[in-house]
Amino acid sequence: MEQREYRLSFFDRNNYIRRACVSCGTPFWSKGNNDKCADTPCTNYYFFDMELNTPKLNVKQSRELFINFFKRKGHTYISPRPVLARWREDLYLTIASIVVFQPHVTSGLVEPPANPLVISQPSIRLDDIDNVGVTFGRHLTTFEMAAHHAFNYPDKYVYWKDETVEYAKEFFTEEMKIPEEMLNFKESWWEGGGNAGPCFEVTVGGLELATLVFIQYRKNGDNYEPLPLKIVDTGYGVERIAWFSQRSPTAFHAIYGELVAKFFDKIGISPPNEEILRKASYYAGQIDTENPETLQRHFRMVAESLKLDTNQVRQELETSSRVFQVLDHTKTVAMMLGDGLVPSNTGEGYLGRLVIRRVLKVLRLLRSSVDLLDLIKTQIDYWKDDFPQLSKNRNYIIDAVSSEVEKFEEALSNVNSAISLLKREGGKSLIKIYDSFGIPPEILAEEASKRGMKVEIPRDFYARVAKIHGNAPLKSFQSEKLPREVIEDVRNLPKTELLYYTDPYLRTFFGKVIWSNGKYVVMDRTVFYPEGGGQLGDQGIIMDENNEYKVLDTQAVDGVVVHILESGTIKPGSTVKGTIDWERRYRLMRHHTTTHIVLAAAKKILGSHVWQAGAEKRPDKARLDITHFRMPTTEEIQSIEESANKIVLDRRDVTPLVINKNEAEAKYGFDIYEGGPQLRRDLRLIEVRDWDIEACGGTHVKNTSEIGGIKIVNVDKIQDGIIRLEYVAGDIVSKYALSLENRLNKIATLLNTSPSEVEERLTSYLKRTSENDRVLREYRTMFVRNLENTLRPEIINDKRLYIIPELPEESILQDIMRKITTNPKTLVVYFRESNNATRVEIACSSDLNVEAVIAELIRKFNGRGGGKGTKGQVVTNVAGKDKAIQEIKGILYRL
RNA sequence: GGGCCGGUAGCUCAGCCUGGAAGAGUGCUCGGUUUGCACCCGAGAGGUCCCGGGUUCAAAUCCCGGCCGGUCCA
Repeated sequence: MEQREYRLSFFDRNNYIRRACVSCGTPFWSKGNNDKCADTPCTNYYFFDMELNTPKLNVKQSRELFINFFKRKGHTYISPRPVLARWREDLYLTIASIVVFQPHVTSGLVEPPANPLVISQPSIRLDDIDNVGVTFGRHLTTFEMAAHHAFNYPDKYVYWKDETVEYAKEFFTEEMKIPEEMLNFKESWWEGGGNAGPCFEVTVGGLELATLVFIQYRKNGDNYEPLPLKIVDTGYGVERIAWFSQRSPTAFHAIYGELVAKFFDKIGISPPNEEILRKASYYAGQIDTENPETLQRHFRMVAESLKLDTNQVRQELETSSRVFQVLDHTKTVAMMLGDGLVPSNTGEGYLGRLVIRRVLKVLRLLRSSVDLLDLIKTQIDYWKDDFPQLSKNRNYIIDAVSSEVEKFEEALSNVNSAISLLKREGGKSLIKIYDSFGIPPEILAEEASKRGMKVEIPRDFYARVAKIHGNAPLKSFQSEKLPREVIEDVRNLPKTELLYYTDPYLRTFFGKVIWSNGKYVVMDRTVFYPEGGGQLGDQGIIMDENNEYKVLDTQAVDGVVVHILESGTIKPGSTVKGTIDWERRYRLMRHHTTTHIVLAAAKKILGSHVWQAGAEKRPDKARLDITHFRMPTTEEIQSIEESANKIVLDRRDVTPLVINKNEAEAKYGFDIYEGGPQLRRDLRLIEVRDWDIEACGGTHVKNTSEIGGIKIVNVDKIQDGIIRLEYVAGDIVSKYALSLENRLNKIATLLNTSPSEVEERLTSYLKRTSENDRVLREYRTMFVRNLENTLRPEIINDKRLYIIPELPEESILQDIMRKITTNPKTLVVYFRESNNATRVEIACSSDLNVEAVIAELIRKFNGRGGGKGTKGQVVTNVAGKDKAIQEIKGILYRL
């Protein structure tokens, strides 16, 4: 990119010089005499050797130092968001502070909650999960990104590159007491989410402490178009600041403090030699995790510099890095679950399961008997002041983890069959075993070696697995129900006046047709509610001067409501009267409000991790899919139903309110997005007084009492981690009861009794049936024995031929044939004749072979058939039973 | 969302590749052995081979569709 992007007056004013790193060639700005960019792998972590007056800071102090500094510089502090990016259509996890403002603020649609602002956003990135621990702190799955952001609009300038770099200089020199000569501003380029811009990486002593990004382009193919909104997007690594300030042996010591020793103790590993660790960290920048060679070289470098045995060093470092991995992953798990992630086999839930399984794997490889729950609890206690959601959801976190531990152990119970597969198919089946059983290759290799097998794990194993799966799509989008050309046409029409918001009880209206295309009609105003938020579109009728048209469905495109007629068309310009099917709509309204009530009830009974994963409101029934890690018990379902009905009986007001997005989030939190992310400046919220509030565009009753009553009619686990509740409300409850009553009556009639005596009658029927079964069994046995004793063979040339008479049921045929053919030199046949085809079943004793007989019959009678060993059959439409018997006798004679 | 694996006796599973009479272990019932228990020995009961369709003389087995469970991928 162009050099002028990076040539700041700040650098000129302060005598910074631009150099190219002698190692990697990257240009960087500094006041000192560095000839390298001071970043790994060009240098080691020489900050360990630096003489500094930096106060020792833990994570909390680092965060506060940063926030307070920027508050003093006129920035407003913003509370962090959950680590689950529920406001994003395209992301599961919050991977950076800028994610908080995408896409609503970055696109210019909504103003930022403050400008400029400062935040410390807990983030989770799983891309480098394999490297965690191995690099002694360079890679973490969970970290805090401290950031200050400024949003520069064409008509409102806040600050830009010079100020941003100056803030960095001031923070590092004055707050962290780092000599200015040590600072290096490395020129770089950032791209993400369709945006791009130049950036500076601030490196000190080998460690990158911050990245200062200036988002100024929209990336369009290979073109970079300037953005009207220019954003200062910084990211300071809170954990790195803490590490830098403490110069502790590894980043984990700085982050987790006393937990490091505790974890080594609980896991049952003796703590490593600090000197070795410190050296390991010092050289860790040289580890290229893509290249295992560098890892071995790293062990050698550490060993040589301390004059120790390489194998001993390797052993110690490998074990330690696994413990660090456990430290990191257990925090990540707590953070994810604390914000409501429900582990499952798809979507965001899988990301949680992935991390949990990684820890369990590592603990197993460490041969530790520690309880994962114990480690998680320790993390919760350690972080509870920084992240109150951890203690608030402590019980859920523990329940969900223990359920995951069970599932993993269940998966591991398949090792035996996995190993037999391994024996059959060899090492190449490792991927298949991981893919289909979930048994990690490391564990399988260990189990195999216990049984004396040696298994080689390819070093790029997980990369290969990822490769064969390709890229999975992110969150999915809904498909449209209108033809494409209608959508295109209608998109630019003026937005329809939505009368159902003015008054949801309005049933008729007069409007003017402004557009139509066959059965698709748009008016200037309407009371017809278009499908949205899981609520079906309205039906009804539209009348012009001469005709009446039935409306089958209503859809919307960008605020333009499209009515879909059964047939006919209405000319633009006509004035029409529209009437909705009120009974249907009122049922939809009751079911919609019910859905909000049931969701809140489920959250209260099952836990705040419960999140809406989908919903559909139809006139006859409604359903709600919620995230939960196990099938709710009957008692839990009853409690949900009971508390939902209490809200109905309590006559609570249901009120819509339109409110600015930032204000809504600040006031009500992110639970308002249960129904999905909302990309608009002002949100419409529906509040059920003192019970539930969420963003919703649906039509609702004014008071819960209108619902009348709620009955949950079905509960289903539709996939791992997702429970579907189906329920009915209002008059449908009575219809539901009626249909149950009808079914009961029908059953009673079938049982020839009254509904009140169905149970007794059924019990006696079942008893009688099992008695009949027993008797029938005995008669069968008697029949078979009897037949066996009375049936006489025809002796043909020292062989015996039995012809079984027609049987009342063929299930005993096998039994009879089996018994008779236990005698030597025996052939048994059974005939079945049907529409001019004769079918003969043939069995023989093991000293004969049935195949020759069958072959001859086929040849003689142009039949079809076959058999093997002592059993077979032939079908022919040439000969009947008698001719066939003659032929068989002949064959036996010749045999 | 997609890929892969699985569904057979109450339970754990074999059989499926290569179509030809539904199997083992365990549990259950009865009997024997034993002072009794465990063990051991013998006998017996127990099956919608997940469902539907197709191919075939013949399907647990092959093909197609579906349901359910598991698992992996971002």
